[in-house]
Amino acid sequence: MTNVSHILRKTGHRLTKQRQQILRALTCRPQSVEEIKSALLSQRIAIDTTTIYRTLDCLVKLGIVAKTRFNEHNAKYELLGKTHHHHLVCTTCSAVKDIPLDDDFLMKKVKKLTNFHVQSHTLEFFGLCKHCQ
Amino acid sequence: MTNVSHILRKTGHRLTKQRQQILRALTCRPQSVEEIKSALLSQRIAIDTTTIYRTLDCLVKLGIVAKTRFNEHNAKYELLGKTHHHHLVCTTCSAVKDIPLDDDFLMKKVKKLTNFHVQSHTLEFFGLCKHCQ
DNA sequence: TGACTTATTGCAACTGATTTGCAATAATTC
DNA sequence: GAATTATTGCAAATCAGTTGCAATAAGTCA
Ligand SMILES: [Mn+2]
Ligand SMILES: [Mn+2]
Ligand SMILES: [Zn+2]
Ligand SMILES: [Zn+2]
Repeated sequence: MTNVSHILRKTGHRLTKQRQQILRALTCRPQSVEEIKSALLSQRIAIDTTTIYRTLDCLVKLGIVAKTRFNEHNAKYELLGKTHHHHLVCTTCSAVKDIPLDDDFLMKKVKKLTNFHVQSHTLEFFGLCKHCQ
Repeated sequence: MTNVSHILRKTGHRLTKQRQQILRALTCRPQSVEEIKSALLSQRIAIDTTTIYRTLDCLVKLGIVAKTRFNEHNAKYELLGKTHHHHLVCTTCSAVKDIPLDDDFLMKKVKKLTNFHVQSHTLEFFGLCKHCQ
């Protein structure tokens, strides 16, 4: 957190009340803008949707947050935690579960097979969660 | 192609002129609805956007087409070819390249680690293509 | 072939997600 | 505290995708 505020300052951004609160609302689980907004509202913190979008865009650019689209119409955002991980997305109830997977294997293979310079990747599994199957 | 028309008929769908042409426009490379529409237009085939959406939805449900979202605002659709593969997406020029990768390894690991019933997955690599690095 | 049934099309209107413009506000700098 | 300027909130705009509906055409069957 203090780390994040440092990054913000260093890049000429300001650590506003809103940004602090949005950062606090972020989790390692992907959330939509509306989910973040109502999570904040339930704590009586009202922040405009536009501000949430702009803050998230900013955090994505700084590499603090990841933006992902599971095959839904809206994007989801999650705090980039320490450990790299992937997701299990339930096609029935939309629940998302983190799953750590060692994918060095694949990354090396891509590097060997192509001349593409990989910067990041996403790996999502779609199916039925324990509850829905 | 004849195979596809068979699937359509068998499921109570009709093989319209529009569907045939949309199917012809589909490639193994993911394309947006607008891209499909202008590809058709360049052959003087004018099909309404709504029709393209509805046709693609239908083909996705029948397992003939895959819908994917790279971190863009719009979805992309590609014909499900014979071989399972993944994508290299250039973050500069947006070019998409297919890459075949054996991921049985990962699938088995997920099955072993969780009680999630995996139906499908997407694996996308983002970075710089040969031309853009 | 020709009538019949009903899936599909095209167009217009609509919804939901995200973006943009701008004046008011507040975080940093000095 | 005053000055500078990034950020906010609100309204309006844009963009992707969906829905309703009357007109059309694909498939069926006599
Ligand atoms: Mn996660
Ligand atoms: Mn492909
Ligand atoms: Zn579920
Ligand atoms: Zn490129």
